Formats: sequence, C-alpha cells, structure tokens
Amino acid sequence: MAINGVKGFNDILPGEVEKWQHIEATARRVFELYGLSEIRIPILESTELFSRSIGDATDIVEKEMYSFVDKGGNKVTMRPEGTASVMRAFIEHKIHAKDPVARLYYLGPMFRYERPQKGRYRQFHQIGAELTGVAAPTVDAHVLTMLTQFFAELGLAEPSLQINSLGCPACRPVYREALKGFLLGRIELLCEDCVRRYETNPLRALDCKSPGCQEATKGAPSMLDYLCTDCSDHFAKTRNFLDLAGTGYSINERMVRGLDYYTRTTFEMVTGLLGSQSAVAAGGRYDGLISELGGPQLPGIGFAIGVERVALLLAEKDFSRRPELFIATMGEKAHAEAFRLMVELQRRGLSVELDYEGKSLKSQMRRADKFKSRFTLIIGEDELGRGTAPLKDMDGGTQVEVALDAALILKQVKG
RNA sequence: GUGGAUAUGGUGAAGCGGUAAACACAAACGACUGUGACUCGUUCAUACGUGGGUUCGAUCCCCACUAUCCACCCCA
Repeated sequence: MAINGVKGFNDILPGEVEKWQHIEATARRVFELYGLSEIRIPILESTELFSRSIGDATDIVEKEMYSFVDKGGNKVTMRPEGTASVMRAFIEHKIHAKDPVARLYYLGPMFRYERPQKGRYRQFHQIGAELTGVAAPTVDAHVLTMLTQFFAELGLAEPSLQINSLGCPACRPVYREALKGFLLGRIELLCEDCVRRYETNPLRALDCKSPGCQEATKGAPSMLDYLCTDCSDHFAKTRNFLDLAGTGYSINERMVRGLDYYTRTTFEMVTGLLGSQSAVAAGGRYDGLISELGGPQLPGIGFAIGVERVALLLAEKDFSRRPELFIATMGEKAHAEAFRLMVELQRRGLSVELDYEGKSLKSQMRRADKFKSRFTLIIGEDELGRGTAPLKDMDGGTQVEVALDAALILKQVKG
C-alpha cells in the first residue's frame, strides 16, 4: 500500500511550481524596490509566542495550532503566521538598537489545523512584510502602495484594496461599548456564534455573513465615528497619502481582523473569484505588539499574502520554461560530440536538451517539439565529417548550417 | 468540530447485475524510407477507493470505513 501525503499538505509539482517562482520573484523584486530586506525565520517557535501575540481567545490559538512538546519538554508550535516570529527575531537580535526602522519581508510555509477547502490548506504559504519604528501614516500608505504594485505587476485586476481603522486602546473600547449597546436591542437577530462572541468580540458581528447578523448590524455605529483625534488624523492622512500615490482603495468600515494585535489601519486585498476565501492578502498596524512581546515601545505595520490564493488567481497563465536548443543525434560518435557541445553551451549559459538514450531521429524531433525548444541542432556522421550541422528554427521551420563550435552556435541561437 | 457531494487508467470521462471495462486526450514505439507540429498503425485499467454483505454471478444493489472536494466556523 502506497503512502499518501498528509491531509492539507500539498506537493507543488513542476508545471505549477514555475508560477510560484514567478509570484515569489515578483514579490522580492517589488519589495526590494521599496527598501525591504528578506529575513528568514524558523518554522518552529515557542507556543507562548503565538498565544501572547495573536491572542489566547482567537480561533488560531484556541484550536488551529500544530503544537507539541519536543524531546526536551518544550512546548513548541509550527508557526501559524509570520508576524510574531519576525517581531521575536527583531527583539531577540536587538535590531532596533541599530535602527528602529526595520523593513523586512519573508516567505514560507505556515501551518493551521483546519478543514481544507478551496484556497485553504493546513500547510499554506505566505509572503509577508513587516515595517517597524514608524508611526507616521506615510508608511501606511507606502506599504499599501507596495502591495498594490505587487498585484499590478502580476497582471491581476483583482483583488482590490479595502481599508479601515480599528482605533487604538484609547478609542476602541469606547466604540466597543457603543456597539454592544446597539446590538443588545437586536440580540435575538444575531446568529449563535455572534451571540457567543457578544462579550469577547462583538465587532465580529459586523462582518458576519449570516443574514440575521447583517440585518441586526444595519445602521450600527461605525468605528470611524468613534476614532479619537489622533487615530482620526492618522486615518485621514493615510488616505491623503494614498491619494498622492494614486493608490486606489475603498473604505470598509465593517472590516474586522481576526488577530488581537491590530490597531489603527487595517486592510485586505479582496476578490470575489475564490469562493468563500475572499482575502488574498491582509494586514494592518500593530502599534502595541512589539512591547507586548517584551521589546521596546515601537509601532509596526505589516501584511501577509496568501500564495495559494494568488496562484489560484493566476490559474490560466502558463509559466513553463522552454529550452533554447535541442540537440538531436544519430550514431554514437555524434551523440558524444553532442554531449560535449551541450555541456559547453550550458557552461556558457544556454539551456540545452539532449536525448540521453540513442532514440530514433523521429523520436528525438518529437521530443524537441514537446519541449517547445526554440532551435534543434541535428548531428549525424555527415555533419561530423564536414564540421557543420543544420540548426533548425522550430517555430519557423527554416534551418541554417552552423559550425560545430559552441561559440558560433551560441551566437546563432542568441542572435 | 459540523454539513453536503463525489470516489472507474496519467487526464477527461462512458458503462451495464453476467467472461475480454467504450471513446477522447496524453504517453511510448513505429510508418511516411536522416527532421517535429498533420495523417496512419501498434501498445497503454487481471482493473472500476478499502473492507464486508446480498446474489449462481457485481464496477454497477446494501452496509461500514477511508480519501478528496465544496460549504460552515475562522482565516492568507
């Protein structure tokens, strides 16, 4: 009996992986344009890191973490997200001592124990960015502009940017009470879950999909009306800078984030193309997180992109690579010469294919066609004798005679 | 954790209670007599998710299990 992969853990096979490489390369290029540096963080962290940062009462921590006790008796968890790890590293290595303004990005697998479905897996991948040490709204707008550019460079019209402000520890509790007061009168309309969350997280009712909750929250007070002067000012300036950058967005005052650490600006890149997984990227400001984790009082802002979801949006595009040259041979001597040429050309940076076995010419030509090779060089006894061989342009079908010399072939192919 | 759907070859799939499991694509090889994409030929599921049961006989009926997908919850 063959062994299967673990539920929710997927292989990314050749054919699909080229798309991933393209997404990752695009992210690296765009993010580095905006001054970020890559940071590589481990997959395993102390369980406490996540319970403290993400929030004890969140679903992620309550029921979705891959946690276990290692052989040394330590409680560890396979990271369910990247922000906490990056902030831990930031604090642990005292990166702030050198420069409190750190601009970092990371990419890699995350793990959450959930039932898999479209665009959601137990091992999934995120590309994330974290910027620390800047409270100014300029950075909010800049991060959002960078994210927008990332999607634009992938050629995606979807998703679109939505923003909101969640306020700060000064104004959010006030709003929370106001909202609770509003919902109290309509509590019988709320779904079970929202009733249960009424005390712990009443804001969730705002973006609950149940018709009852949508009805109940009609006309609910908006967080935006309760922002304190500083938060309100921050939000207004963020919007101004977004306008200056020409970055399009819409305000979604009902957007709520699932992690506890968010403050002020929050955002999502949403799409209607992925069924119930509408968020392709999401993030926000977390001005209290670093100190909460034992670091200095520094603000931060970041986001994570769901790579699987981006790949789904890129579904129809073909990213497969094609070799530049295929060498077809007849006879052992020609095969040996072709091998020598292939290696020589590869050393010079040309992608070359050669049939390893001595198959028929027909078969080799078919293979060249299957690989969609741009050119095919055909070498037999005659060619060996005269020192030149036909180089066929597979797209046009024309062929020219070239000398069996790596430099000259290279010139002809690259020409 | 809950609900629904589906399980036939590499893929898309037809199929009926009863002896070679259609068709198409892909793939391999070959023909067209040293050159691919067209055409033609050959090959390609002792097997229809797994385990039971009903039956003279099941891939098609029943039960259980498992897996996958989708949805809920929550989220990237």
